[in-house]
Amino acid sequence: MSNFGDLIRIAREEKGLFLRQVAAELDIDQAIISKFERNERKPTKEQVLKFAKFYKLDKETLLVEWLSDKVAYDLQDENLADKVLKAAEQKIKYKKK
Amino acid sequence: MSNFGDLIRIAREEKGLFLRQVAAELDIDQAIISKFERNERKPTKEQVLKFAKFYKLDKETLLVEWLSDKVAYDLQDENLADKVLKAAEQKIKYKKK
DNA sequence: ATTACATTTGACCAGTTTTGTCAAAACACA
DNA sequence: TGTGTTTTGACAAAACTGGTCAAATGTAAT
Repeated sequence: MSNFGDLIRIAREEKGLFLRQVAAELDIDQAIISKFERNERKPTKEQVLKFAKFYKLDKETLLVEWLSDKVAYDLQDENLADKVLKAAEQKIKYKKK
Repeated sequence: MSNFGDLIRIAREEKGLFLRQVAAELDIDQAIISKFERNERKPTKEQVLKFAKFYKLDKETLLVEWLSDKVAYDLQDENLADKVLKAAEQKIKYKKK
């Protein structure tokens, strides 16, 4: 199962870059990027988009990864997760109409 | 489409109680309960359980309502909502293994 | 073992968001 | 108008986020 951190770590390694370099490019502290890559901290939406652009990753893919990490985290110790997701789906559909 | 606020407002009205009374019982400011009922503020999990107990509502039902409100709110302006929910579902399943 | 460099960790601060408290305003209705 | 209920908004306290930095740890070569 993939997650946001893995995606950006793999992208960085494929390009052979150091945290220091990415940090300089994106103007984000390297300690924070390290934490993002290990899923210890969640980036802001802005930051997600910065990563997508810099690593030339599909924006939507990265956003979905990021948001779903967050949702899964919120529901992690809820055995009601299935019901919650179904209910949320209905609510979102309803709002759209 | 139901939501947390409606459920507790209906429960209160069915029992013919005033906000003041519920506030005293649950030790929650009545202004806050008014906001919960109008979905203007989100309660904590503790508070959700207090309501379930006091109104004798099914705990699970109320928790699902509350959590799904939250998830739907988080995804409200994301047109990726469907994809996000599916991805989150996978992640939760995966974690359970 | 020491050096050189990369990554991770943790303490700290600042800014934001959330939560609770309260009183005044708005509402309902006899 | 008078009485009681609900809603609103301003405010403060508490909790949470996000960023900065330096020290600690890890890694590989010499």
